[in-house]
Amino acid sequence: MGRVNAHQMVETVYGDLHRAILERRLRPGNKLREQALGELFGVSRTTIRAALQRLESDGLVTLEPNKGASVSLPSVSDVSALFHVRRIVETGIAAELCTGRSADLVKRLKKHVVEEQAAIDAGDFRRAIDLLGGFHVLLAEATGNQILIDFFKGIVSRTSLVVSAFDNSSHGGCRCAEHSELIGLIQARDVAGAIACVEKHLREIETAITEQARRVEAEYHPLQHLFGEAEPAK
Amino acid sequence: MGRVNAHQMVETVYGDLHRAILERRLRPGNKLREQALGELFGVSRTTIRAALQRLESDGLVTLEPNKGASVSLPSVSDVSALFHVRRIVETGIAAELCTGRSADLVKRLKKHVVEEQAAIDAGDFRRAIDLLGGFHVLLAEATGNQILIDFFKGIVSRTSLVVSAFDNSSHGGCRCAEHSELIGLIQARDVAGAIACVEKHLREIETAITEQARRVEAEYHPLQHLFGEAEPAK
DNA sequence: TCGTCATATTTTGTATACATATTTTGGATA
DNA sequence: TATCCAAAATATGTATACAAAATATGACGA
Repeated sequence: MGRVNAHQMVETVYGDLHRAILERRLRPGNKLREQALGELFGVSRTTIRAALQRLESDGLVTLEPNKGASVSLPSVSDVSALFHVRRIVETGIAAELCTGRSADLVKRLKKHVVEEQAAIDAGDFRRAIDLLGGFHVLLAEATGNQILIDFFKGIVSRTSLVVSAFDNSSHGGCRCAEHSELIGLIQARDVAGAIACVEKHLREIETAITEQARRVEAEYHPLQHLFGEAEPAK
Repeated sequence: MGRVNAHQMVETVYGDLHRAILERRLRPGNKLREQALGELFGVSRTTIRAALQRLESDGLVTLEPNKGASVSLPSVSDVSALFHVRRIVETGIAAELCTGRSADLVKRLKKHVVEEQAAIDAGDFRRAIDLLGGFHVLLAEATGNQILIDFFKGIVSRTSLVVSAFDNSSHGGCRCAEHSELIGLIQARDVAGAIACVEKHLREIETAITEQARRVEAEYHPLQHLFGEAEPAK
């Protein structure tokens, strides 16, 4: 156990790097050098490159020709683009969930919110961040559409990256109470209300992140430049 | 000129294969062997593998461990998943386009429809298929959101692949008149009407494809199996 | 004839090698 | 001291080499 089948090393490297980026051990802008990563994971550059290419298609890593890979450094305009997409897609999801039979869906969502609140109350912010983001993923998963789920997970990951870039401590502005509100509207099959709730919720999160980002772009970026890059990983 | 920078061979291979799949020169199920493709393009397997990985992330190619790559072979359930996503996303896009200032957008869309009709009248079906699909991409592009555009182009490509798998001759069921209808609704800023129009339009296309697919799954699949695969490409 | 199994061939998975591009470094010059 | 340039060091781009898995081939026996 623990030893993965040697034929999935790319998966291992990809998964570890993905986690490292979302857990903010690898920060936006960090260079990802192939040889260093290869030595770290005990594999060749070939394997590392395959993993980096997958991360690029996720939007988490940027590959510049002849310059190599680095953790994507989102701009403020990326934030607005991400939330623009999220509004379009998540309102669509919410509308659909209102019309479908929401038998145990509502139950699952409520249980999730309870966990969110518990994590917040316990001061476990890492877990709270995961759960608050996870609520949105749960909505996408409720559609049962794998294409949508994959896309949406990618978008949520990129949102995490943005938070990682601009917001050093907060929970990303996602508020637990509004999740409860949405559940009520889904339960009441109030399509227009659910759409409005999602719109409002996402705009609030975007505003929180954007305000933080403005501050950071004004103050922090030059510092980041001065400090240069940190260690690759782990 | 003509000679690409040697540092973009992956791009060339990727683009050529992408085109070959969408133009149905490579059919769903065709195996894509690395060495054969390498000799064809005059590059090493390394380059081919990178291109195949990108195509996999697009959903156009399926990679099975230790078995290699093949053009994705969509199932009937893939069709419903694709159109499910398209309904969610395209209704969201249509709603947004109704609220925004549609100054020259409407003009561009109308021009596009004129071209569609011209291609149909001229009996140029290849061009007609491209334009009919292109209309939907044009809608996504009108949002100006690159994330959404990329995702949507991917979805449209996969829709083409589905048509390629199940429908040998038709234009995929996309009807030009309904495009005009939608433009009118956008112009009138009729959000509810535009959403309904998009829903109806997509459901009609889906039905057309699904019916064809059912026939093909019953009759044609066994044949496809018997014949096995064709030549890799070009 | 059909099924089975060992062997040969093909194909993929990964490491390594070498060519090319970029970045760094150190010194020469103004 | 500051700037620029050449050479060294480093990193990526791509080809090749070799190991491991999958597939095809064919002989053998029931």
